[in-house]
Amino acid sequence: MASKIVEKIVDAATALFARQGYFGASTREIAAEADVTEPSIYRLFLSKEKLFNACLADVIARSLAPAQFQAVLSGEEESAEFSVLVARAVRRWYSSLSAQSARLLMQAALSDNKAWSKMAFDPLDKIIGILARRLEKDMRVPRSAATVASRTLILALFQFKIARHLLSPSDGEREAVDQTIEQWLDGLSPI
Amino acid sequence: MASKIVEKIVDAATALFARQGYFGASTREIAAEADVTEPSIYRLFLSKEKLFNACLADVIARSLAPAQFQAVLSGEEESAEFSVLVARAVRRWYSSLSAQSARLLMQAALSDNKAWSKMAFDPLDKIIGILARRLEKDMRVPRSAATVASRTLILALFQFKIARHLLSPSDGEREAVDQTIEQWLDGLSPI
Amino acid sequence: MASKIVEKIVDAATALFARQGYFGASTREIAAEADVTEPSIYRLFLSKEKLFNACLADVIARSLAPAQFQAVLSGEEESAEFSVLVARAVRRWYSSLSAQSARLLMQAALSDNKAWSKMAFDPLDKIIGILARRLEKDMRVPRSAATVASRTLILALFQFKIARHLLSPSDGEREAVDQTIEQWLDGLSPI
Amino acid sequence: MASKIVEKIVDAATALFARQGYFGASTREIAAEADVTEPSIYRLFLSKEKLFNACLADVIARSLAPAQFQAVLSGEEESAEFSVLVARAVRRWYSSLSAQSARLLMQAALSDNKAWSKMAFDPLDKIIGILARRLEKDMRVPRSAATVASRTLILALFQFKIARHLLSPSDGEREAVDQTIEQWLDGLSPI
DNA sequence: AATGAATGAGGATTCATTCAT
DNA sequence: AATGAATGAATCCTCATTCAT
Repeated sequence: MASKIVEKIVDAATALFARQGYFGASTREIAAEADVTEPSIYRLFLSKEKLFNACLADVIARSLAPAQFQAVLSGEEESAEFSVLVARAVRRWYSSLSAQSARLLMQAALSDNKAWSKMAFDPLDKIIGILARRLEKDMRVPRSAATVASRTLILALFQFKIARHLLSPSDGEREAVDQTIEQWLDGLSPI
Repeated sequence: MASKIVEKIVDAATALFARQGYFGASTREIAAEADVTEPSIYRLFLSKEKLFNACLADVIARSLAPAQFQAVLSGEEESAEFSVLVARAVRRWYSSLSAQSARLLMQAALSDNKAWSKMAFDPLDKIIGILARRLEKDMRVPRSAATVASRTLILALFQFKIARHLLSPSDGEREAVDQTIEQWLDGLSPI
Repeated sequence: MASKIVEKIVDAATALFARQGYFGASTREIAAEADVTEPSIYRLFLSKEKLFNACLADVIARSLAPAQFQAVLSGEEESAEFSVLVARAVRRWYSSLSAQSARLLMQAALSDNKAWSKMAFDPLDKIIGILARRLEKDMRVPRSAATVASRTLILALFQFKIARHLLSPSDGEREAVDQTIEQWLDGLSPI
Repeated sequence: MASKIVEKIVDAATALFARQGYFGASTREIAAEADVTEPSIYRLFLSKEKLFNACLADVIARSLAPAQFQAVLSGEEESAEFSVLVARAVRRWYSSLSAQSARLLMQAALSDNKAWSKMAFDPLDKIIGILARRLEKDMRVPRSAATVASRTLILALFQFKIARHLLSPSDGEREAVDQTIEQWLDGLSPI
C-alpha cells in the first residue's frame, strides 16, 4: 500500500493547513503529525506548495463536487417537488463539507496565490450557477435574480460552516441549516 | 506626532496581514512597507502578536461598528419605512468594510488564536443580533426565524466582500449588493 | 556485462565532477545522468569518495599515461630528429587529454584531499621528468634547466587545456598548441 | 569599524572557498571560522553566491591587478633594460599572488558559473595581452608569436603557483620562478 | 526616539547512505 | 542484481526579537 503514506501525509497536512494556514504549518510539524520523516514528504510531493495543492485538490474532490450537486438536483425521482429537491441537494452539499475542509478552502481563498483562491472559489461558483439555472427554469425567476438568490444562500452557508461554533454555538448545526434553507425557499418569489 | 508612525505601521501591517496572513507577513516586510525600522515596531507594539491585535482592533473600530449600525437602524428619521431603514443600515455597514478589512478579519477568524477568531466574528454576531431584534419587533417575525434570516444576509454579504472579484467579476459591486438586500427584504415573510 | 553499468556510472560521474566539483555533484544527479539507481552506485563503488577515486583513476589511465609518453619519445623510429619526436610526444599527450579530463584533474588537484591532488599532479610530474631527462641527454641541457623548461611547457599546456575557450576563443586549439610547442623548441638553448 | 567584520568574513570565506571549493565550504563553517554568526553573513552579503563573488573580487583586486603590471612594465626608470623590466614585472605579479588566491581563482575558473570563470581568467588574459604588446613593440616579435610566448609564461607560472608544493617541493619557490622567467627571456627570439 | 548590528531558533529543502523487497 | 522507500544530518537562509549606541 504505497498510497497509505500519501494519505497519511495529506490528512495531517490538511488538518494543519486548515488550522494554521500555509505559512503557519511547518513541514516539520506536518511530518511529525503524519508520523513520517520530512524527506518522505518531499519525495512524494516535491515541495510544500505542491503538498498544499494536493490537500486543496483532495478537499475539493471529496467535498462540494458540483457534478454530484447537479445529479441530486436533477433528481432521478422526477416526482419530487422542486423545493424538496433543492433542499436535499443543498443539504447534501453542505454536509459533504467538513468544517476542516471549509477552513482549508478559506485559507486557500485568502492566500496570495491566485491559482489557489480560484481553485477554492470555483466549486462554490459552479454550485451557485447550477442552482441559479434551476431556479430560472423551474421558478421562472429572471437569471440575474436567480443568481443573486443562489449566491446568497451558498455564501451564507459556506461562511456559516466556518463560523458556526462562534455564531450559534448552542443550536444544532443541522437545524440551523435546515431552517436557513427552508426560509430561503419561502422567500423565493416566482413571478 | 508619535501617532503618525503608529498609524503608518498599523496601515502597512494591516495590508500585509490581510494579504499574506499572520505567518506569511514578516516583521521585516512590515517595517519596510511602513518605512520604519523593526525595533520601532517593537518599541511601540512589543511583539508581532500585539501588532496583529492592534491591526485587528483598528479594523474593527473603523468598520463594522455595531453601535453605528444600531444608530442607523433606529433611525433619527422615524418616518422612514422599515425596509428603507434596514437597507440603508446594511448598505452602510457593507460599504464601511473595505475588502482588505474583510480579509484581515477572515485571517483572524481562521487563525488558531481563539481570541482573534472571537474578535473577528463578534461584530458580525452583534450586527446579526441587532438586525434580528429589529425584524422581530417590526415585522413580528419569531426570534429564531429572525436570527436565521439576519445571519443569512450578513454572512452572505461578508463572504461576498471577500470573494466578489472571483464570484461576479463583471457586475458592479454596488448593484450586486443592492439586489441582494432588496431580494432579501422581499423574501421576509411577516406572520 | 556488469561492466557496462560501471562504465555508464563512471562516465556520468566524471562529467558531473568535472563540471561541478566533488561537492557540487550529488549522487542523485549522477545516478540520473547515468540512468541508474543510487543504490547501484553504492553497490559498485561503496561511497561517493570511492566513486570519485574511480573517475580520477580512469581519467589518468586513459589520458596522460606517462608510459605512453615515454614510448613515443624514445621513438621506434630512431632516425627521426629529436625536436620532431618531442613535438610529437607532447602533441599526443596533449590531445589524449580531453578538456573534461583536465577539469576533473584540476578539481582533484584543488580538493582538500591530499591523495587526490597527488594523484592529479603525479602524471604531470612524470611527464615533466621524462621530458627533462630527454632534454638533458639529447641537448646536453643541465638537469635543473631541463626541468624548468619541461615544467614550463607542460604546465602551460595543461592550464591552456582548461582555459583555452576563455583565453583564445577564436584561434584553433590545434594551431595554438603547435605554435606553443614550436616556439618552446626554438627557445631551447643547447649549451 | 563596521568593515572589520566584513573583512573577517571575507578572509575566512576566501580561505575556505580556496581549500574546499564553493560547495565544499558551508556557511556554517565560514561563520565559525570568522567567529561570526551566520545571519551576519547574510546581512552583509545577502547570499552565499554573493559572498563568493566578494571573495573573488577581493582576491582579484589585491593580486594580479593588470594596471600595476602595466605600470611596472612601462617602468619609470626608462634606462632599465627591457629584459630586466619584464622580469621584474612578472616577478612582482607572481609574488602578489598568494597560493590561496590562486586556488580561489582556479575554483572560480572551474565552477559552472560562467561569470566566475570569466572573472578569474580575465586578469590573466589582461596580463598576457600587456606582456605580448610589449614583446611586439620592443623585440619586434610578431603579434601572434608574442601572444603565444606570453601565454606560455603566464599560464605556466599560474599553474605552478597552485601546484608548486607538489611539483618541486624541495626547491625554493623564488629560485624556481626566477629560473623560469630567465629561461623564457633567453628563449625569446627577436627577428 | 531611533537605528544598525547581533543572535538563537527555526524555516524549507537536499544530502549521502541504507534497508526492505 | 536491482529498486523504491526511508532516514539523520546537513544544506542555505529567514525569522522574531534584543542590544548597543
